Amino acid sequence: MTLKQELNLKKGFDLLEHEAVLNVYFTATLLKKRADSFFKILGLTDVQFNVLMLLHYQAENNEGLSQAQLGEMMLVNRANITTLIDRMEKANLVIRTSVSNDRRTNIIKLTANGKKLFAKAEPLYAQQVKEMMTGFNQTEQKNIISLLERVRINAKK
Amino acid sequence: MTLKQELNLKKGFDLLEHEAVLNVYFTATLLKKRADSFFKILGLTDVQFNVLMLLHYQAENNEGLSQAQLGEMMLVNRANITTLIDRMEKANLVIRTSVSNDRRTNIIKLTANGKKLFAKAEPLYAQQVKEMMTGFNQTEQKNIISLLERVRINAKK
DNA sequence: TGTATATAGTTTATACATTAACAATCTTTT
DNA sequence: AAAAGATTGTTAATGTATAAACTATATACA
Repeated sequence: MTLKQELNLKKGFDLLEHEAVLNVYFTATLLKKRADSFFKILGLTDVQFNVLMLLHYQAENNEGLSQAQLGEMMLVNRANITTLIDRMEKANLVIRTSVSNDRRTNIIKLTANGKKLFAKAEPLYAQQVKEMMTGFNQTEQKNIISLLERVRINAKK
Repeated sequence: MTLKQELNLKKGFDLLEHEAVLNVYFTATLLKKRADSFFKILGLTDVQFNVLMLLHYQAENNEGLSQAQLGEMMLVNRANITTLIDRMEKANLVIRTSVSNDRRTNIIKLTANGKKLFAKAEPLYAQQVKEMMTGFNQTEQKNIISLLERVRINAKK
C-alpha cells in the first residue's frame, strides 16, 4: 500500500524524491505510534525506555551517563534532558548523582526499580523490534541501513 | 558513518533488526531537524508547511479540507489539529469556514497571505527535498520506498 | 594570576503530539 | 418520531522537542 493510499490523498507526489523523503518521515511516525502504545502497557514512554537502555548498555561498570552524554546519544538538546530526567526521577526510574571532579555535571544512574523495569521490558522490546522487520533477510536489512546512512549524510550537509 | 558513530555510542547493536529500526527513526529525526531550521527562515514550521501544501494540492477547486481530513492526511489526531489551526489562523495563514449541510464540520481554507507564503516556500522546499536525495538514482529511490512500505505493513499489524 | 572562553545544567516561552472527557450534530435503527 | 450510535471539533492534562537567556563551574592563555 502506497503512502498516497495510506494518507488518503487525492493526488500523488510530483517528485519521486518527495515521495522517498515522506516515506522515511511517515514510517518513523508509525514506528513511534506503535512504540508508544507498546510502552504504555509497561508504564513507560519510548523515550524513557531509550534512557533506561542507554544507561544499561552504554555506561561502563554501571557508572552512569551525564545528561550531556544522554542528549548526544538521543540527538536531543540539553533542555529536553533536564525535564525528561525530572520526570524519570519522580517515577523512581533513575537518580541524579554528583561527581567530585566536575561540579557542573550530573551523572544519571538507574535505580533498583529502573533496573527491574528494564529487565522486564527488554525482551518484550526485542520481540517488537523483530516483528517490525519480519520478512526482511539480512541483505535487505543491511540495504535499508546503508540507504538511510546516505540520506543522513545529505541531511547533515 | 554508522549510527553508532553518529550517536557516540560505546557499544553497537546486538540485533541487526534493532539497528535497522533505529536507522529509520534517527534518519527521520535528522530530516525533521533540517526541515525545522529551513522553515524557520520562512516563519513557518514543517508541520504548518505541510498544512499549506495539503490545502494547495489536495483540496479540489480550492474548496478547502476539514480538520478531520487534515488529521487523516497528516497521521495526527483531531485534538492536535485544533491547536495547530488555532495558531495558523492567528498567523493569518488559513481560515475556518462553515458548511451549511454539516454544522459540526470546519472547512479550512488558505488565506491570500497563506497562498502567497506557500508560493514563495514551495520551490525552496522542492530544492531541499532534492538535496536530501542527492546521489540516489530512480531505482534506489523506489527501493527505499518499497522497503519502507514493508516496514509500515509490519508496524500496522 | 586573572581574564576570556567553553561547557553543563536549568528555566521560560513556544510548538507539536497523545488520551480522555465533553458538547454539538448527524445518522441509523427500531 | 424517538432512542441509540457515530462523527466533528474543543478542552485539559501530560510528554517530548526546540531556542534563548541564565547560573555555575572548568579550562585555556596571556
